[in-house]
Amino acid sequence: MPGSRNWRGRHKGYFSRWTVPREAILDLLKRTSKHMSAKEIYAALYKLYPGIGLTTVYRTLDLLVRMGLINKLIFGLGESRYESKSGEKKKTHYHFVCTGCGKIIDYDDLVNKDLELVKRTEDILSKKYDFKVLDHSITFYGLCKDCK
Amino acid sequence: MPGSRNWRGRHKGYFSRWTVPREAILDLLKRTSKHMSAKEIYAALYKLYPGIGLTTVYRTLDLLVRMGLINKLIFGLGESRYESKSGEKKKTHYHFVCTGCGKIIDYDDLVNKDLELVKRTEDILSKKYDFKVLDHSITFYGLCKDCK
DNA sequence: ATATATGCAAAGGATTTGCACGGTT
DNA sequence: AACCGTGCAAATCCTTTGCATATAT
Repeated sequence: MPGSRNWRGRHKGYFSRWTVPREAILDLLKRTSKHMSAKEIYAALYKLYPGIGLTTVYRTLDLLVRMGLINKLIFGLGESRYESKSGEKKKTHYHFVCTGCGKIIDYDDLVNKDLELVKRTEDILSKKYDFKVLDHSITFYGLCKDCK
Repeated sequence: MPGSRNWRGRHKGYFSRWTVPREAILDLLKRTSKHMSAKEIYAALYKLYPGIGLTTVYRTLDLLVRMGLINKLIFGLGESRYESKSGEKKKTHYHFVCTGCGKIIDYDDLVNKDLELVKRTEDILSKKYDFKVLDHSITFYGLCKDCK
């Protein structure tokens, strides 16, 4: 597990057993640079663990999201996609989604400036509306060069 | 239709008849300050037009999105929601979504200052990746004061 | 008259849930 | 033994599609 022995203690309350499917799913997401759907994860793992079920994939992804280890990306083009917060793509980044072909492009060019916006907005939201901001999403939609 | 006689000419290509359900749905969205789901729109219109079908609502919403008259909001908590770009809520704004109760709050406090940053981001990214940006989405997730 | 819009019912697709089994602690 | 995690199948929920009818131009 992520960079620490004793990690189970830190995640007490989320689960009681760190099982093979859980390790495999997190590991897969950490190794890939893609944004994978539940079905894609299922298909990839099925080769190694032919006994795995899609339900377990969904339940594990939900667990990992709650544990804060992965992000769930909802682009509105069919299924949700998931990405690890550590490993391959640890840097903060945002997404371009091509509504033509579904392609997703990561970008981190302006993240620092964006983050100012985010931070400022979070402050206002919490002060003015008494909200506890837990997450945010910035996504651009359009057409990639092949779909224009 | 929105602020111009002869609007139909401007929308040639999208439809050939501006019908009662279409007018009613756009009008409803223009008058409300809420973010309505297809079902909610259907329920509201059913009182006036008991013959209306949910399918028509979905198809009309899709049409209005393509025409650029309304926004489709995908927060990942069940159904999509829709808001008019003119009328009640014409100002550019973003959303805070409470993952506890599904409540959505609009905010526009920093929009003018930040719009510039968003625009610059669009410019840079579209040049760098040859991507035609059509839309963007900035959403914050968290817990409202009742759900904290 | 002719093309378009509509409603209904059925289909579709993603995700969740009920339940019994099996492995851990 | 008690509990938790899993897989399967069924159920759900939102949305889309096929098709026959109704309607606008």
